[in-house]
Parts: sequence; structure tokens; C-alpha cells
Amino acid sequence: MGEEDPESNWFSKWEQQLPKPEDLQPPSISTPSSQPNSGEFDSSELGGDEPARTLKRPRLVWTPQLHKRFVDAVAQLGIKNAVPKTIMQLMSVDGLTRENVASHLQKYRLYLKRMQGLSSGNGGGGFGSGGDPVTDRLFASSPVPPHFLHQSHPNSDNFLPYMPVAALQQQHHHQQMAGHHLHRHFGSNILGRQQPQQPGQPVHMVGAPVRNGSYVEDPQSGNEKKALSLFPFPNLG
DNA sequence: TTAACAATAT
DNA sequence: CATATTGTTA
Repeated sequence: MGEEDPESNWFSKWEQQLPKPEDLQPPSISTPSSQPNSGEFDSSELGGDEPARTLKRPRLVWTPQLHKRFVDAVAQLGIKNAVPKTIMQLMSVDGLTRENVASHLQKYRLYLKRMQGLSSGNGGGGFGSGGDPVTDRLFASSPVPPHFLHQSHPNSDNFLPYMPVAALQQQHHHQQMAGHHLHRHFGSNILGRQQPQQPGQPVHMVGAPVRNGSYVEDPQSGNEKKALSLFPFPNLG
């Protein structure tokens, strides 16, 4: 009885939160009658769901849209302030955690670094070693600000391009003391995370975790953990 | 204690 | 390979 299937809980809700299906809608999907609910599940599914903490969520699928917001946030913040927490807050993506951004940020930095050292005219048609076109595909789908490749001057403080970032408002409230639980009442937020929608861009979530394209594994059903990297990009094939 | 970062694991 | 997770340091 220990193991259960918390996935479908907040999961289905996330999907409903989709902002708008840009133009992706492959044929033969949308089969609502088939919810991968492996039967057994907790019947305590009242409005007091708090799956945000403690439960493991499926691997986040970084869609180009999500990455776009990521790069956008980093660009606005500047490399200097581009730290996971700030980026996450500026992205205003529901459900996104600091760890999620941190992990992606790490890879993104590697991507930038790689590009710097390798920006030698290799226009010849052949990507040299290591230059996996597939790997860059995601990052390539988003324009990388040029100043990203610059080194922050140790002396010059921050000269951010523009910082209307009122969203950086940190919750200078009582921080959750470790060792005690705190019951909270969520309104429309699925996750136990508050989203300070302040800045001029009251954008909501972008990017779906799963839906026509990527798929998350099923912990109960065998071991088929095949996350397909298929995003709706007819352009970048 | 939190958070960033690096290294590692899945 | 992509993301998660962990370890270490600030």
C-alpha cells in the first residue's frame, strides 16, 4: 500500500491549464476515455490536494515555448542575476520548480559555452564532433541574445537593459520552518507555489508536460520510460 | 537555513 | 541525451 499513482492527480489538471494550442494538434489523439489510471488510486481526492510537495512529478518536458520563456527571462535579468530562483519567478510558469530551472540552466550554460569556443566558421555543411544537431535543436529554436556570450565585468556592476521586474518580489514572509508542516489553501494553483503575476506580462503557463509528442513513463506499467523528443516544430524538423 | 552551482544518477 | 538528484560550497 505504500506505492500509489499520484501522477494523474495534478497531471490532468496541468494539461487543462494549457494556454492555447498554438498550432499543434496531430491527428488521432484526444482520447479522453483512456485515462491511464491504473485502477488503484487514492479515493481521497478532495479539493485539498497538495501534491506539490512530497510527490514526484514526471520529467519536465522543455518545450520550445518553455525554453523561450526561459531565455527571455535570462535575457531580461542578465547573466548576472540569472539565477534559478529569479528565472523561475520571472517565468511565471506554474508548476515550474527551482530545480527544474537549475537543471536546464546548467545545460544552457554549457550550450553557450560550447557555442563560444566553437563559433569558428564551420559553415561547411558538417557539424564537427560533438555538435549534435539534435541537442542544439531545442536551444536553437530560441534566439539567444548576443550579450549572453559576454563575460560579466568584475568591476562594472549590473547594467541591466531594463528591469521592471516587480516580480522579483520575494516572499519576505515567514519562511517555512523546517520540521513543521503548514497547511495552506490553494485557490487555482495546482501546486503549492504562489505565482506573483505582477509584471506587464501576466502570462500563464506555457508548455504542456505531455500531450501529443512527449510522454512520461508509467511507474506501474512495466518499464517503458521512453520520452520522445517530439515537439511540434514543423520548421526545425 | 536557503540557494547556487557542480557533479552525478536515472 | 535529457532531466533529476545529490553533494558541496557561498
